[in-house]
Amino acid sequence: RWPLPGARDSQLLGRHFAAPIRRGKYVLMPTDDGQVLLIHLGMSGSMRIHETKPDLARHDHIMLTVDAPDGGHRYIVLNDPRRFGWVDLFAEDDMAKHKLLRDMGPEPLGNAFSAAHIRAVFANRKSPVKNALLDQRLIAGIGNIYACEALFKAGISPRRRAGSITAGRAEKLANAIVTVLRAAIAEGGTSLRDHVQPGGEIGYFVQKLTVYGRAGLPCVTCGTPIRTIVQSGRSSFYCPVCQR
DNA sequence: CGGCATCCCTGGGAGC
DNA sequence: TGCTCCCAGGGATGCC
Repeated sequence: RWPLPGARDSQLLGRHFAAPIRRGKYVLMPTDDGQVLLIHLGMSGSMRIHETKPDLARHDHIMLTVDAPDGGHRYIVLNDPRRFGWVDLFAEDDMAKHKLLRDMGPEPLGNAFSAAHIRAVFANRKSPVKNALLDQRLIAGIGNIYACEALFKAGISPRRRAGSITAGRAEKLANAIVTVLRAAIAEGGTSLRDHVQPGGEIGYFVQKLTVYGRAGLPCVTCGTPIRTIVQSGRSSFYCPVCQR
């Protein structure tokens, strides 16, 4: 998405990667010499790991050739048709102050996430709760699909002001977020188009979506047609009866 | 600071 | 079949 002024492939040549970690929607790959390779897949990006050297295809931007423990090689390819994703390479010591990471909220599947956290960061906020869920500074890692699905599960209208979320609603919302994310991960993600797992498998959570992409179709709970509205430029899908 | 519109980019599907 | 238009999983940026 933007150039890497300081980064050269030679900075990674011969290095070993430690176990990669995920933070929000970022993949972080630390090296044995104190660097971190950061990757964000944007809307259309994917990373695939090939057993044999692949021919580079359209929109393949980066290929990492790595030695594998079995003595062979693996080829990690970053593909991103829309180029909304980005890559950075920086010193591990700078991670805490990294512009893209420093302000990120807690992991919804981590210990710091709770109904109390939701109440604290939503308090006095006038924006719709849907917008607040997409704000990575409040909670990390929730995207448009899972925001819609979690709000449906919690019975909360996406239009409700974030600041009006009571303790009871916060409890339902926290549980819904965790449940939806765990279920989606278990299904390998939501493959609307571009998403694939590293082995190339698609994700099947698309078959379990209750509101996202279902405008006009009956609510799975009450049969009322699912409604769609635009909030800060993103589509929200919800049941006007079940979600208040 | 909060909130909103705009922009980045390609490609698939709908409609004609 | 081919054209145009609209829309899409994200988020930085700039404006009020």
